Amino acid sequence: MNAQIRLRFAPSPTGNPHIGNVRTAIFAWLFARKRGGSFLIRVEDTDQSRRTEGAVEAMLDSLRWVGIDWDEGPDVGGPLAPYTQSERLDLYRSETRRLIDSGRAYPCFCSPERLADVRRAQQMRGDETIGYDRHCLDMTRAQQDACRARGVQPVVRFRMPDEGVSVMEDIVFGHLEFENRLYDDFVALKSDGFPTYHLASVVDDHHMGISHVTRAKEWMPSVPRHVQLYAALGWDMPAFAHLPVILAPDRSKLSKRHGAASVMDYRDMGVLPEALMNYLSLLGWSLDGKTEILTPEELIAAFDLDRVSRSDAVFDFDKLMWLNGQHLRRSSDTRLARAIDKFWKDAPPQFDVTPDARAAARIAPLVRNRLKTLQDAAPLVKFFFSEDLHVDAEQLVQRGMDAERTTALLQSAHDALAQLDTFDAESIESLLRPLAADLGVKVGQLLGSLRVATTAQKVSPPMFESLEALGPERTLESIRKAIAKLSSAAGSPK
RNA sequence: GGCCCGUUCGUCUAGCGGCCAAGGACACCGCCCUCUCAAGGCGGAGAUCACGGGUUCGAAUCCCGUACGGGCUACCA
Repeated sequence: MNAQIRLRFAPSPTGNPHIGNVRTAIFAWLFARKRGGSFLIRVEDTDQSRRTEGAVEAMLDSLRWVGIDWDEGPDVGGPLAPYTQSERLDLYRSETRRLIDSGRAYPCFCSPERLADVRRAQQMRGDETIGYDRHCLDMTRAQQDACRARGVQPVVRFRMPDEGVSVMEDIVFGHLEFENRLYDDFVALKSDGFPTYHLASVVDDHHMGISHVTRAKEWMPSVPRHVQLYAALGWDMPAFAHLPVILAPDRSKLSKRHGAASVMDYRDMGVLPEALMNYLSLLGWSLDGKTEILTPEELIAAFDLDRVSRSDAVFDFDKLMWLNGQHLRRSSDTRLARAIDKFWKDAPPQFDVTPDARAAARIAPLVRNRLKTLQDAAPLVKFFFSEDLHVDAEQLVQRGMDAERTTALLQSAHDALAQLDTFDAESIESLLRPLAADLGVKVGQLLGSLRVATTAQKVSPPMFESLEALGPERTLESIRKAIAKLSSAAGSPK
């Protein structure tokens, strides 16, 4: 393992695991794995008011499902535990102390109201910069103590330089440069003793030995804050890669109202985890503009942060569906059977007979080319799990046929099929094709009637294979029932 | 308002000064294959590379400006 390479995914547990979050995690994970480094998860729960029950577990479940694993994290621990920021408050406090002692940070007792007033006044005046006015910067020790005595809990602000520029060479965006004077003294430690994102992420990334920071590009404007924080703390900066965002088709931020936005929605839809990972990896990254279908292993081998795109990408549901179909088709029979079995166990389809693993294995080869998602399997093979088919007599009669000829046709097929020694697709085919010719009907007419007779569906997997799956007994019985249905229908007025 | 980022077919993208009168993929259309539905194969339509100036023998590719879109400007991340 390459000890130098360490990446982290740092979700804040504020809601359901969003597709965009997971894409960010995938990029970090792919890069860490590609370079033989470590990947860890750190929970950024520094906003008490936004904590959501169960959000961490949901996040971890989503990551696990999509195929991501981690070497260190809140659930598995690790040498640098804890991996949850709310449990690392002492660390942030002591680093803040260092900042204050070196004159790079100071307590601020301003009330939210005063802050709002200052901002409002700046806006009215049309000031170039809007931000904190350093009201508390030069407070004496005595003044500070007086405030504390009044019960005012201060925040700690980081002192930004008045001049100079903060520079970063971003892996995906290249040279980034910001004027320090445009930035105000931001809050590093909140009055409740929790750090802000800026302080916490810098402190943790350093103490956790993070070599490459990957994060959404909306953090780019905060770069100078982080650059200055690293400098003030006397630390080297990790490499940074800001990532473009995933958008909804209307180019707004992706959310529930655009349909499935959480990873689990796709699982429930019957999307394969490797297909989701593949699709998400292609949003903002490409190998060569030609290769699109990649397994997780291939993604790891091919991925690199320097090929990440700079512009945002619109989520294309249709393409995900297509890609899922590709992965489904490339799965081995056993893999596909297991996926279908699992999917049906989690969400049992409306069948007479409860499908088991054997049955799933039986039908998997029949449906593989007909699936976009695992959901698509059930309607195609409903007949296989039915005890009583509801055959529509009218549908039995194919184009250019009538009830009488159809009856004869089915009877011939039945009798011929009954004579078969080996009831497999190949034998059935070499029996039925000549039979159609002998009977003077098209193969399509014969198979069409047989299809309705044995599946009660107008659309089904290929007949020969379907009959083999059904077996001789069920096949012959269905045909007999269909013939009976046909004669009774003929006897009754329409 | 200020700062920052982005802009190649409807969408995802290739392209990193000449190989591009722009390639691949999804979606769309047509044909072929075919027992239905698919899958697959072949082909088509679809981008004056946001716009305007430069630089250069030569620009989608470099520079400047404009427009449009987005982000940040919180004791949220």
